[in-house]
Amino acid sequence: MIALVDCDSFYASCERIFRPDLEGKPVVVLSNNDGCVIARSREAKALGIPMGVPYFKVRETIAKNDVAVFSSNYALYQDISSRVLETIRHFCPEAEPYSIDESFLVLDSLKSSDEIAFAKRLRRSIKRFVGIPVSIGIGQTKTLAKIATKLAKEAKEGIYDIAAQKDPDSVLAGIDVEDVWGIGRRQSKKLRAIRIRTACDLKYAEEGWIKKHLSVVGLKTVYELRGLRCFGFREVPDNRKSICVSRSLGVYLTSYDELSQAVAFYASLASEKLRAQRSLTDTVTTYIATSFHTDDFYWGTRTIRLETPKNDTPSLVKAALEGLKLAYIEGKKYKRVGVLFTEITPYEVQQRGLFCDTGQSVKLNALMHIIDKINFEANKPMIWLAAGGKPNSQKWVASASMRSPRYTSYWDEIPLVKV
DNA sequence: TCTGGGGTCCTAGGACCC
DNA sequence: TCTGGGGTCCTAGGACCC
Repeated sequence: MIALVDCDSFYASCERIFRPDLEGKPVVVLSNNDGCVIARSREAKALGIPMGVPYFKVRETIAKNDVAVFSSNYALYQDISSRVLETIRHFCPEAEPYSIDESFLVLDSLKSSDEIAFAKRLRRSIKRFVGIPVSIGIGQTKTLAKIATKLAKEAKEGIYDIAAQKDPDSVLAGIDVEDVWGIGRRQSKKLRAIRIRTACDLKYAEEGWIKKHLSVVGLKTVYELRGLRCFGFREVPDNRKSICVSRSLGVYLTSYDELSQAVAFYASLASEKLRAQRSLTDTVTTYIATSFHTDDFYWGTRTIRLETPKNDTPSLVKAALEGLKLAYIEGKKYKRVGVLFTEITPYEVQQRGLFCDTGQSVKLNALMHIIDKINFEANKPMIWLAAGGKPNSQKWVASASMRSPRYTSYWDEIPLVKV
Protein backbone atom coordinates (compact mmCIF):
# COMPACT_ATOMS: atom_id res chain seq x y z
CA MET A 1 0.00 0.00 0.00
CA ILE A 2 1.06 3.57 -0.59
CA ALA A 3 0.28 6.52 1.65
CA LEU A 4 0.39 10.19 0.81
CA VAL A 5 1.03 12.64 3.61
CA ASP A 6 -0.22 16.08 2.62
CA CYS A 7 0.16 19.12 4.86
CA ASP A 8 -3.08 21.07 5.31
CA SER A 9 -2.92 24.63 3.91
CA PHE A 10 0.83 24.30 4.29
CA TYR A 11 2.08 27.89 4.10
CA ALA A 12 -0.80 29.17 6.21
CA SER A 13 -0.16 26.42 8.77
CA CYS A 14 3.54 27.38 8.91
CA GLU A 15 2.57 30.93 9.79
CA ARG A 16 0.28 29.68 12.54
CA ILE A 17 2.99 27.71 14.31
CA PHE A 18 4.44 30.93 15.66
CA ARG A 19 1.14 32.78 15.74
CA PRO A 20 -1.19 30.56 17.77
CA ASP A 21 -3.53 33.53 18.05
CA LEU A 22 -4.43 32.86 14.41
CA GLU A 23 -5.74 29.37 15.14
CA GLY A 24 -9.31 29.12 13.84
CA LYS A 25 -8.98 32.42 11.96
CA PRO A 26 -8.70 33.00 8.22
CA VAL A 27 -5.10 33.24 6.98
CA VAL A 28 -3.80 33.76 3.46
CA VAL A 29 -0.26 33.78 2.06
CA LEU A 30 0.67 35.78 -1.02
CA SER A 31 3.02 34.97 -3.88
CA ASN A 32 6.19 36.90 -4.59
CA ASN A 33 5.55 40.55 -5.22
CA ASP A 34 2.44 40.14 -3.03
CA GLY A 35 0.69 39.37 -6.29
CA CYS A 36 -1.62 36.37 -5.85
CA VAL A 37 -3.11 34.34 -3.05
CA ILE A 38 -1.20 31.04 -3.03
CA ALA A 39 -2.28 29.52 0.28
CA ARG A 40 -5.48 29.74 2.28
CA SER A 41 -6.45 28.36 5.64
CA ARG A 42 -9.70 26.42 5.83
CA GLU A 43 -11.45 29.55 7.16
CA ALA A 44 -10.14 31.64 4.26
CA LYS A 45 -11.39 29.06 1.77
CA ALA A 46 -14.78 29.23 3.44
CA LEU A 47 -14.87 32.98 2.76
CA GLY A 48 -14.73 32.13 -0.93
CA ILE A 49 -11.20 33.40 -1.56
CA PRO A 50 -10.09 31.39 -4.60
CA MET A 51 -6.65 29.87 -5.12
CA GLY A 52 -4.37 32.04 -7.28
CA VAL A 53 -6.62 35.10 -7.23
CA PRO A 54 -4.82 38.47 -7.55
CA TYR A 55 -4.55 40.09 -4.14
CA PHE A 56 -6.13 43.37 -5.22
CA LYS A 57 -9.30 41.54 -6.21
CA VAL A 58 -9.93 40.16 -2.72
CA ARG A 59 -8.59 43.06 -0.70
CA GLU A 60 -12.08 44.10 0.37
CA THR A 61 -13.11 40.62 1.48
CA ILE A 62 -9.85 40.39 3.40
CA ALA A 63 -10.34 43.69 5.20
CA LYS A 64 -13.98 43.02 5.98
CA ASN A 65 -13.33 39.59 7.49
CA ASP A 66 -10.16 40.39 9.37
CA VAL A 67 -8.10 37.92 7.37
CA ALA A 68 -4.44 37.66 8.37
CA VAL A 69 -2.27 38.28 5.29
CA PHE A 70 1.36 37.23 4.88
CA SER A 71 3.94 37.75 2.17
CA SER A 72 5.58 34.42 1.37
CA ASN A 73 8.44 33.37 3.62
CA TYR A 74 10.17 30.52 1.81
CA ALA A 75 13.03 30.33 4.28
CA LEU A 76 10.47 29.39 6.93
CA TYR A 77 8.39 27.03 4.76
CA GLN A 78 11.43 25.14 3.49
CA ASP A 79 12.70 24.62 7.00
CA ILE A 80 9.34 23.44 8.32
CA SER A 81 9.01 21.16 5.29
CA SER A 82 12.30 19.44 6.10
CA ARG A 83 11.20 18.96 9.71
CA VAL A 84 8.00 17.29 8.54
CA LEU A 85 10.03 15.00 6.26
CA GLU A 86 12.41 14.16 9.07
CA THR A 87 9.50 13.14 11.28
CA ILE A 88 7.99 11.04 8.49
CA ARG A 89 11.31 9.25 7.88
CA HIS A 90 11.52 8.44 11.56
CA PHE A 91 8.34 6.37 11.15
CA CYS A 92 8.84 5.22 7.57
CA PRO A 93 12.30 5.41 5.96
CA GLU A 94 10.78 4.58 2.57
CA ALA A 95 9.46 8.08 1.93
CA GLU A 96 9.62 10.11 -1.25
CA PRO A 97 9.28 13.86 -0.87
CA TYR A 98 7.05 14.91 -3.76
CA SER A 99 6.61 18.62 -3.15
CA ILE A 100 7.22 21.10 -0.37
CA ASP A 101 4.09 19.85 1.43
CA GLU A 102 3.64 16.24 0.29
CA SER A 103 5.45 12.91 0.65
CA PHE A 104 4.62 9.45 -0.64
CA LEU A 105 5.28 6.52 1.71
CA VAL A 106 5.61 2.82 0.90
CA LEU A 107 3.68 0.84 3.50
CA ASP A 108 4.27 -2.57 1.91
CA SER A 109 5.92 -3.94 5.03
CA LEU A 110 2.87 -3.11 7.14
CA LYS A 111 -0.04 -5.47 7.70
CA SER A 112 -3.18 -3.96 6.23
CA SER A 113 -4.87 -3.97 9.61
CA ASP A 114 -2.09 -1.74 10.93
CA GLU A 115 -2.20 0.92 8.24
CA ILE A 116 -4.82 3.14 9.82
CA ALA A 117 -3.18 2.90 13.22
CA PHE A 118 0.14 3.82 11.63
CA ALA A 119 -1.38 6.82 9.87
CA LYS A 120 -3.00 8.02 13.08
CA ARG A 121 0.28 7.82 14.97
CA LEU A 122 2.17 9.60 12.19
CA ARG A 123 -0.40 12.35 11.95
CA ARG A 124 -0.39 12.93 15.71
CA SER A 125 3.41 13.00 15.79
CA ILE A 126 3.79 15.53 12.99
CA LYS A 127 1.30 17.81 14.70
CA ARG A 128 3.06 17.43 18.04
CA PHE A 129 6.71 17.57 16.89
CA VAL A 130 6.43 20.15 14.12
CA GLY A 131 3.05 21.78 14.66
CA ILE A 132 1.69 21.09 11.20
CA PRO A 133 -1.70 19.42 10.59
CA VAL A 134 -1.63 16.79 7.83
CA SER A 135 -4.08 14.59 5.95
CA ILE A 136 -3.13 11.05 4.97
CA GLY A 137 -4.56 9.07 2.06
CA ILE A 138 -3.91 5.38 1.48
CA GLY A 139 -4.28 3.38 -1.74
CA GLN A 140 -2.59 0.74 -3.89
CA THR A 141 -0.94 3.29 -6.18
CA LYS A 142 0.17 6.91 -6.04
CA THR A 143 -2.85 7.97 -8.10
CA LEU A 144 -5.25 6.19 -5.74
CA ALA A 145 -3.43 7.58 -2.68
CA LYS A 146 -3.86 11.04 -4.17
CA ILE A 147 -7.61 10.52 -4.44
CA ALA A 148 -7.70 9.12 -0.92
CA THR A 149 -5.92 12.22 0.37
CA LYS A 150 -8.54 14.44 -1.18
CA LEU A 151 -11.17 12.44 0.70
CA ALA A 152 -9.05 12.50 3.87
CA LYS A 153 -9.30 16.30 3.92
CA GLU A 154 -13.05 15.89 4.46
CA ALA A 155 -12.83 12.94 6.86
CA LYS A 156 -12.98 13.81 10.51
CA GLU A 157 -9.80 11.92 11.41
CA GLY A 158 -7.92 13.36 8.44
CA ILE A 159 -7.22 9.83 7.19
CA TYR A 160 -8.81 7.85 4.36
CA ASP A 161 -8.00 4.38 3.05
CA ILE A 162 -9.60 3.84 -0.34
CA ALA A 163 -8.56 0.18 -0.47
CA ALA A 164 -10.44 -0.54 2.73
CA GLN A 165 -13.77 0.60 1.27
CA LYS A 166 -16.42 -2.00 0.50
CA ASP A 167 -16.98 -0.64 -2.99
CA PRO A 168 -13.99 1.42 -4.19
CA ASP A 169 -15.58 1.91 -7.63
CA SER A 170 -18.48 3.80 -6.14
CA VAL A 171 -15.95 6.03 -4.36
CA LEU A 172 -14.21 6.68 -7.68
CA ALA A 173 -17.58 7.44 -9.24
CA GLY A 174 -17.81 10.39 -6.85
CA ILE A 175 -14.53 11.92 -8.07
CA ASP A 176 -14.66 14.27 -11.05
CA VAL A 177 -12.28 13.21 -13.78
CA GLU A 178 -10.42 16.54 -13.68
CA ASP A 179 -9.60 15.90 -10.02
CA VAL A 180 -7.60 12.82 -10.93
CA TRP A 181 -3.84 13.38 -10.58
CA GLY A 182 -2.40 13.97 -14.05
CA ILE A 183 -5.68 14.94 -15.69
CA GLY A 184 -5.73 18.66 -16.28
CA ARG A 185 -8.08 21.03 -18.04
CA ARG A 186 -7.30 19.99 -21.60
CA GLN A 187 -7.46 16.26 -21.05
CA SER A 188 -10.63 16.40 -18.99
CA LYS A 189 -12.32 18.33 -21.78
CA LYS A 190 -11.41 15.59 -24.25
CA LEU A 191 -12.60 12.95 -21.80
CA ARG A 192 -15.88 14.65 -21.05
CA ALA A 193 -16.56 14.84 -24.77
CA ILE A 194 -16.72 11.07 -24.85
CA ARG A 195 -18.68 10.85 -21.60
CA ILE A 196 -15.84 9.99 -19.28
CA ARG A 197 -16.79 12.17 -16.35
CA THR A 198 -15.53 10.47 -13.22
CA ALA A 199 -12.46 8.64 -11.98
CA CYS A 200 -14.49 5.44 -12.25
CA ASP A 201 -15.31 6.10 -15.93
CA LEU A 202 -11.62 6.70 -16.56
CA LYS A 203 -10.63 3.50 -14.78
CA TYR A 204 -12.68 1.45 -17.26
CA ALA A 205 -11.89 3.56 -20.34
CA GLU A 206 -10.76 1.87 -23.54
CA GLU A 207 -6.95 1.65 -23.56
CA GLY A 208 -6.45 2.27 -27.28
CA TRP A 209 -8.41 5.50 -27.19
CA ILE A 210 -6.55 6.71 -24.10
CA LYS A 211 -3.14 5.90 -25.58
CA LYS A 212 -4.03 7.71 -28.78
CA HIS A 213 -5.50 10.85 -27.24
CA LEU A 214 -3.85 11.13 -23.83
CA SER A 215 -0.50 9.49 -24.69
CA VAL A 216 1.29 7.00 -22.48
CA VAL A 217 1.02 9.34 -19.52
CA GLY A 218 -2.75 9.10 -19.59
CA LEU A 219 -2.56 5.35 -19.99
CA LYS A 220 -0.38 5.06 -16.91
CA THR A 221 -3.01 7.01 -14.99
CA VAL A 222 -5.70 4.57 -16.12
CA TYR A 223 -3.58 1.59 -15.00
CA GLU A 224 -2.89 3.27 -11.67
CA LEU A 225 -6.63 3.69 -11.11
CA ARG A 226 -6.89 -0.07 -11.71
CA GLY A 227 -4.35 -0.64 -8.95
CA LEU A 228 -1.29 -1.26 -11.12
CA ARG A 229 1.75 0.76 -10.01
CA CYS A 230 3.17 2.73 -12.94
CA PHE A 231 4.84 5.62 -11.15
CA GLY A 232 8.03 4.62 -9.38
CA PHE A 233 9.64 5.66 -6.14
CA ARG A 234 12.76 7.70 -5.48
CA GLU A 235 13.72 8.11 -1.86
CA VAL A 236 16.53 10.48 -2.77
CA PRO A 237 15.35 13.05 -5.27
CA ASP A 238 17.32 13.14 -8.53
CA ASN A 239 19.39 16.15 -9.35
CA ARG A 240 17.44 18.83 -11.15
CA LYS A 241 17.51 18.61 -14.93
CA SER A 242 16.83 22.31 -15.24
CA ILE A 243 17.37 25.18 -12.83
CA CYS A 244 15.48 28.42 -13.18
CA VAL A 245 15.41 31.65 -11.22
CA SER A 246 12.86 34.13 -12.45
CA ARG A 247 11.02 37.00 -10.82
CA SER A 248 8.47 39.66 -11.41
CA LEU A 249 10.14 42.97 -10.77
CA GLY A 250 8.97 45.44 -8.16
CA VAL A 251 9.28 48.31 -10.65
CA TYR A 252 9.33 48.56 -14.43
CA LEU A 253 12.82 48.59 -15.88
CA THR A 254 13.64 50.09 -19.25
CA SER A 255 17.40 50.61 -19.33
CA TYR A 256 19.78 47.87 -20.30
CA ASP A 257 22.05 48.65 -17.34
CA GLU A 258 19.34 48.14 -14.75
CA LEU A 259 18.11 44.97 -16.43
CA SER A 260 21.63 43.62 -16.57
CA GLN A 261 21.92 44.03 -12.82
CA ALA A 262 18.78 41.96 -12.25
CA VAL A 263 19.87 39.30 -14.76
CA ALA A 264 23.32 39.10 -13.17
CA PHE A 265 21.80 38.72 -9.72
CA TYR A 266 19.38 35.95 -10.66
CA ALA A 267 22.07 34.18 -12.68
CA SER A 268 24.21 34.24 -9.51
CA LEU A 269 21.39 32.67 -7.49
CA ALA A 270 20.90 30.02 -10.16
CA SER A 271 24.63 29.18 -10.20
CA GLU A 272 24.53 28.75 -6.43
CA LYS A 273 21.72 26.21 -6.86
CA LEU A 274 23.71 24.48 -9.60
CA ARG A 275 26.79 24.16 -7.38
CA ALA A 276 24.67 22.99 -4.47
CA GLN A 277 23.76 19.88 -6.45
CA ARG A 278 27.34 19.50 -7.77
CA SER A 279 26.39 19.99 -11.39
CA LEU A 280 27.54 21.90 -14.45
CA THR A 281 25.69 23.45 -17.36
CA ASP A 282 26.63 24.63 -20.83
CA THR A 283 23.26 26.05 -21.81
CA VAL A 284 22.14 29.37 -20.36
CA THR A 285 18.84 30.96 -21.37
CA THR A 286 17.97 34.51 -20.44
CA TYR A 287 14.52 35.92 -20.79
CA ILE A 288 12.92 39.28 -20.21
CA ALA A 289 9.28 40.17 -20.56
CA THR A 290 6.95 43.11 -20.29
CA SER A 291 3.71 42.88 -18.32
CA PHE A 292 1.63 39.91 -19.42
CA HIS A 293 -1.52 41.95 -18.91
CA THR A 294 -0.99 44.51 -21.66
CA ASP A 295 -1.71 44.31 -25.36
CA ASP A 296 1.86 44.78 -26.54
CA PHE A 297 3.23 41.93 -24.44
CA TYR A 298 6.83 41.23 -25.36
CA TRP A 299 8.76 38.12 -24.44
CA GLY A 300 12.42 38.04 -25.39
CA THR A 301 14.47 34.93 -24.87
CA ARG A 302 17.95 33.93 -26.00
CA THR A 303 20.06 30.89 -25.30
CA ILE A 304 23.85 30.95 -25.08
CA ARG A 305 25.89 27.77 -25.40
CA LEU A 306 29.19 27.61 -23.54
CA GLU A 307 32.15 25.81 -25.06
CA THR A 308 32.30 23.49 -22.07
CA PRO A 309 30.05 23.01 -19.03
CA LYS A 310 30.67 25.32 -16.06
CA ASN A 311 29.23 26.17 -12.70
CA ASP A 312 31.13 29.24 -11.55
CA THR A 313 29.21 32.46 -11.13
CA PRO A 314 31.39 34.67 -13.40
CA SER A 315 31.12 32.35 -16.43
CA LEU A 316 27.39 31.85 -16.08
CA VAL A 317 26.62 35.50 -15.39
CA LYS A 318 28.65 36.43 -18.44
CA ALA A 319 26.65 34.03 -20.59
CA ALA A 320 23.34 35.26 -19.14
CA LEU A 321 24.31 38.85 -19.95
CA GLU A 322 25.23 37.89 -23.51
CA GLY A 323 21.74 36.46 -23.83
CA LEU A 324 20.23 39.61 -22.39
CA LYS A 325 22.06 41.75 -24.92
CA LEU A 326 20.43 39.77 -27.73
CA ALA A 327 16.96 39.66 -26.20
CA TYR A 328 16.87 43.31 -25.17
CA ILE A 329 14.85 45.79 -27.21
CA GLU A 330 15.02 49.42 -26.25
CA GLY A 331 11.93 51.35 -25.21
CA LYS A 332 10.02 48.54 -23.53
CA LYS A 333 8.90 48.47 -19.91
CA TYR A 334 10.18 45.19 -18.53
CA LYS A 335 8.39 43.57 -15.61
CA ARG A 336 9.94 40.13 -15.51
CA VAL A 337 13.37 38.59 -15.89
CA GLY A 338 14.62 35.05 -15.64
CA VAL A 339 17.63 32.82 -16.09
CA LEU A 340 17.35 29.15 -16.99
CA PHE A 341 20.04 26.46 -16.99
CA THR A 342 19.44 23.26 -18.96
CA GLU A 343 21.70 20.44 -20.22
CA ILE A 344 22.81 19.91 -16.65
CA THR A 345 25.58 17.35 -16.14
CA PRO A 346 27.36 16.00 -13.07
CA TYR A 347 30.54 17.74 -11.96
CA GLU A 348 32.33 14.40 -11.86
CA VAL A 349 31.89 13.86 -15.60
CA GLN A 350 33.41 16.87 -17.33
CA GLN A 351 33.72 17.42 -21.04
CA ARG A 352 36.88 19.38 -21.88
CA GLY A 353 37.49 21.45 -25.00
CA LEU A 354 39.15 19.75 -27.97
CA PHE A 355 41.40 22.59 -29.11
CA CYS A 356 42.01 24.33 -25.80
CA ASP A 357 41.24 23.50 -22.23
CA THR A 358 38.19 25.55 -21.49
CA GLY A 359 36.86 23.31 -18.73
CA GLN A 360 35.95 24.49 -15.27
CA SER A 361 39.05 26.09 -13.81
CA VAL A 362 40.35 24.49 -10.64
CA LYS A 363 41.20 27.83 -9.07
CA LEU A 364 37.80 29.32 -9.83
CA ASN A 365 36.21 26.20 -8.48
CA ALA A 366 38.03 26.54 -5.18
CA LEU A 367 37.07 30.20 -5.02
CA MET A 368 33.37 29.49 -5.57
CA HIS A 369 33.50 26.77 -2.95
CA ILE A 370 34.90 29.17 -0.37
CA ILE A 371 32.42 31.93 -1.25
CA ASP A 372 29.48 29.53 -0.97
CA LYS A 373 30.80 28.31 2.36
CA ILE A 374 31.21 31.82 3.76
CA ASN A 375 27.76 32.89 2.60
CA PHE A 376 26.19 29.70 3.94
CA GLU A 377 27.79 29.98 7.35
CA ALA A 378 26.99 33.66 7.67
CA ASN A 379 23.43 32.82 6.60
CA LYS A 380 23.31 35.95 4.47
CA PRO A 381 25.18 37.24 1.45
CA MET A 382 28.68 38.33 2.51
CA ILE A 383 30.42 38.07 -0.86
CA TRP A 384 28.64 38.66 -4.13
CA LEU A 385 29.26 39.69 -7.71
CA ALA A 386 29.17 43.47 -8.05
CA ALA A 387 27.35 43.15 -11.39
CA GLY A 388 24.25 41.95 -9.52
CA GLY A 389 24.05 44.94 -7.22
CA LYS A 390 24.11 44.87 -3.43
CA PRO A 391 21.75 42.19 -2.08
CA ASN A 392 18.75 43.59 -0.20
CA SER A 393 19.16 47.05 -1.67
CA GLN A 394 18.39 46.49 -5.34
CA LYS A 395 15.61 48.84 -6.28
CA TRP A 396 13.93 46.34 -8.63
CA VAL A 397 13.36 43.67 -5.99
CA ALA A 398 9.66 43.25 -5.31
CA SER A 399 8.47 44.16 -1.86
CA ALA A 400 7.31 41.63 0.67
CA SER A 401 6.17 43.95 3.39
CA MET A 402 3.98 41.44 5.18
CA ARG A 403 6.61 38.75 5.57
CA SER A 404 6.76 37.10 8.96
CA PRO A 405 10.12 36.63 10.71
CA ARG A 406 12.28 33.73 9.53
CA TYR A 407 11.82 32.25 13.00
CA THR A 408 13.77 29.03 12.51
CA SER A 409 16.57 29.94 10.15
CA TYR A 410 17.92 33.41 11.10
CA TRP A 411 19.42 34.15 14.50
CA ASP A 412 18.30 37.77 14.29
CA GLU A 413 14.69 36.71 13.81
CA ILE A 414 14.39 33.99 16.40
CA PRO A 415 11.22 34.37 18.48
CA LEU A 416 11.61 36.00 21.88
CA VAL A 417 9.59 34.95 24.88
CA LYS A 418 8.91 37.71 27.38
CA VAL A 419 8.63 36.53 30.96
C1' DT B 1 -2.30 50.71 -9.90
C1' DC B 2 -1.98 45.83 -8.44
C1' DT B 3 -1.96 39.44 -11.72
C1' DG B 4 3.87 33.71 -8.73
C1' DG B 5 7.77 30.67 -9.28
C1' DG B 6 9.34 26.72 -9.73
C1' DG B 7 9.55 21.92 -12.04
C1' DT B 8 8.75 17.16 -15.14
C1' DC B 9 7.68 14.36 -19.08
C1' DC B 10 6.01 13.57 -23.72
C1' DT B 11 5.09 14.30 -28.79
C1' DA B 12 5.70 15.74 -33.47
C1' DG B 13 8.40 16.75 -37.12
C1' DG B 14 12.72 17.61 -39.42
C1' DA B 15 17.23 16.06 -40.60
C1' DC B 16 20.24 12.77 -40.64
C1' DC B 17 22.52 7.79 -40.42
C1' DC B 18 23.15 2.73 -42.31
C1' DT C 1 -0.02 0.04 -59.45
C1' DC C 2 3.71 -1.36 -56.66
C1' DT C 3 8.23 2.37 -53.38
C1' DG C 4 12.40 -0.97 -46.78
C1' DG C 5 13.35 -1.12 -42.06
C1' DG C 6 15.61 0.35 -38.55
C1' DG C 7 17.68 3.99 -35.80
C1' DT C 8 19.42 8.92 -33.40
C1' DC C 9 19.37 13.72 -32.22
C1' DC C 10 17.41 18.23 -32.03
C1' DT C 11 13.85 21.79 -31.34
C1' DA C 12 9.51 23.69 -30.24
C1' DG C 13 5.60 23.30 -27.91
C1' DG C 14 2.01 21.08 -25.06
C1' DA C 15 0.28 19.33 -20.82
C1' DC C 16 0.63 18.54 -16.37
C1' DC C 17 2.14 19.13 -11.23
C1' DC C 18 2.58 21.97 -6.60
